[in-house]
Amino acid sequence: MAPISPTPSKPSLGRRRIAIRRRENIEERRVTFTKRRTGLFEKAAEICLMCDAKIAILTFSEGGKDFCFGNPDIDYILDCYLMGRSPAEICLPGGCGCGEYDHTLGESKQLYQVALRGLERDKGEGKTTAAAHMVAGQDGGFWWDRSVVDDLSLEELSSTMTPSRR
Amino acid sequence: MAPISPTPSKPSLGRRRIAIRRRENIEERRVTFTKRRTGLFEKAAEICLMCDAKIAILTFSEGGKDFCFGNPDIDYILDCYLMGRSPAEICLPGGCGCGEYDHTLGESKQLYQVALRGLERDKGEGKTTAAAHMVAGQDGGFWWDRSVVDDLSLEELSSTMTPSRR
DNA sequence: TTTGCTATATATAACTC
DNA sequence: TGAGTTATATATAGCAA
Repeated sequence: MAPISPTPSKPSLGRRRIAIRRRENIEERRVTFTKRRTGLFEKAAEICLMCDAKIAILTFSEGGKDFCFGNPDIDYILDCYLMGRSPAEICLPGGCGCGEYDHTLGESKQLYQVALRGLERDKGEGKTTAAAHMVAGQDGGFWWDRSVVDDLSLEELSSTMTPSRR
Repeated sequence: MAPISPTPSKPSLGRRRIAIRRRENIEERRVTFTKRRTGLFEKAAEICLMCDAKIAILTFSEGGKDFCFGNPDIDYILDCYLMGRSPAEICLPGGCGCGEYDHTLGESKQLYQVALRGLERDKGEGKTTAAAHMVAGQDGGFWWDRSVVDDLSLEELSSTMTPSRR
């Protein structure tokens, strides 16, 4: 019913179909990343709410900046994954459910780094326990074998976006 | 143009608006979770492709089953997050970029569990290094302080869906 | 940078097989 | 059970401020 556009060179306003492939223009890449990442987090939040699900999302932009999402808590989800346990299994004695999760115990990132320190120390002392062997025995070289991890602050490293943002 | 439906009791076929809140019917919860999780992973894959981004998604269903997504590799992304490094920083000497990532070194889950074993062993020997203290000193009780982790198989624990599925 | 605006492409709720 | 179908709700590409 609308009159035919007199300027067909402009495909009309509004969303246009694009191919799902790498956007060569860096400016477009950045804008698309920002917009779609927002949409992704919002969708994840909806799934958590509607379906009693637990979701963590870690994204790294092209430039290496990280944007993360976690419900109920990103480190809680990571612990579940890293320990190979379901959320129902990970609860403090006497407590149960995600609401009871003690963050002071489960900061997976902190724990991870601390644990690595222990491994490195063992290596330095020439220990060869079965546990240490599994990793240290690969070839003797660790790309993470630096002493930087000590000084890292959790706050600096993670940005957790809660779905209540919506 | 279409004739008015003679049975207005049925709101018509097709998608209907629903409120974004917990779906009380368990069957609906499960179906919604499956469908929207699929959509979430597909969107993530598109973002990775279009924007040179790196994304990991960990989901746990209501029943505690995990469904995960990772591009280029879930453990690679987790390593980046857990170590507090950007993807550009994590590369083997001489190599660079996600294509060069050596999975035998970076299996974060395996490493995590191994490292935890080392911590527990230190605890048993009564060591009090600075590293061990940060975790063990909290209150003396570890909810993960069990000896189950040794026997876990990586294959059993993770299901990684690659975006090439599309 | 972020934010808002269309108009349209796409995701998906309820249904069927 | 999962894999389509349909019609509509929602996300978002390109533009502008």
